[in-house]
Amino acid sequence: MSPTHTGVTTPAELDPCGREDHPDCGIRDVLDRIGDKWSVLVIVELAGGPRRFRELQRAVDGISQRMLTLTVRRLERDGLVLRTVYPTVPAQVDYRLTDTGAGLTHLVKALADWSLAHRTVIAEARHAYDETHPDHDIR
Amino acid sequence: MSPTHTGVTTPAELDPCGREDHPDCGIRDVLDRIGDKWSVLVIVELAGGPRRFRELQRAVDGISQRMLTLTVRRLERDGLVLRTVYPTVPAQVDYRLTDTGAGLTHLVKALADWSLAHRTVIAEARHAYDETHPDHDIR
DNA sequence: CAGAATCCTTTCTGATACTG
DNA sequence: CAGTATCAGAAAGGATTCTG
Repeated sequence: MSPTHTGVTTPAELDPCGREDHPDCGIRDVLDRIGDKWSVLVIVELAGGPRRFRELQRAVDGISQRMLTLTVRRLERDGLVLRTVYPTVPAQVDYRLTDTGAGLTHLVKALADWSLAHRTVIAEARHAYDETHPDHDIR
Repeated sequence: MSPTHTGVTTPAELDPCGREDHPDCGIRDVLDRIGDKWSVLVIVELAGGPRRFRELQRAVDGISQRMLTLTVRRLERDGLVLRTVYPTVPAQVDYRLTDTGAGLTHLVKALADWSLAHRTVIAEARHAYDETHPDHDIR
């Protein structure tokens, strides 16, 4: 067949958007939304129920106040999270997933499942690569 | 990506993900892998079959040579993509998904499906938000 | 063709200080 | 409590030049 052919089965002919000119397919939309450093972690936390700002910050380990604000604002803007302000003193705010946002948790779960299922094989691949390419620095 | 190295010396408060209601542990792994600007687009393109370097660059609109190199190297390192060098002159290289990488396309498809299914409702949410918060600049 | 190496600009993040 | 406003460092990405 070919010179250096290895045992890899031919990848399935699946086109995410069903189109031949394979545009963005809208995938970038989702990834721009959940692909950042914190969004998914916030969503996961909110999947456990409504949370207040400080609760979220304590739950999502390592997030700064600024990034939590930004993250939660974007999610709100996209209609994935509902922000409710109670006119108390001091102010009290809670965040919860909208139905749309809750639907996203299924995708997140799928990602987690895949990740866990392939964690070791990927780790091994990395290790093998790093051994084969000692000088090469990818990270 | 994230400087977070999972697995090594796990602090007690960080659950190394054995539980069902705390699925975020492995998610970052996947997102660090496909959450960047180009990886998914490359994967989608490779889902259509093996591609050479230039083919990929032409197919993935807007990607620079540098980023294509980096992207494809990382995918190779993670064992998602197989890189084959043919000893011709000039050099000829092709990339194809490994079985692991091909499995990822299912996730990508799920992402695309979800994205397309919620594209309008999210767009409307954004629009509504921008109208309600004219002064606010999120993105 | 398929990169590697540089340089430079943009974007992202975290730390800090301040407010209703 | 729940933010806003700045600012500086880090990281990502792009453009260009140069090989085997």
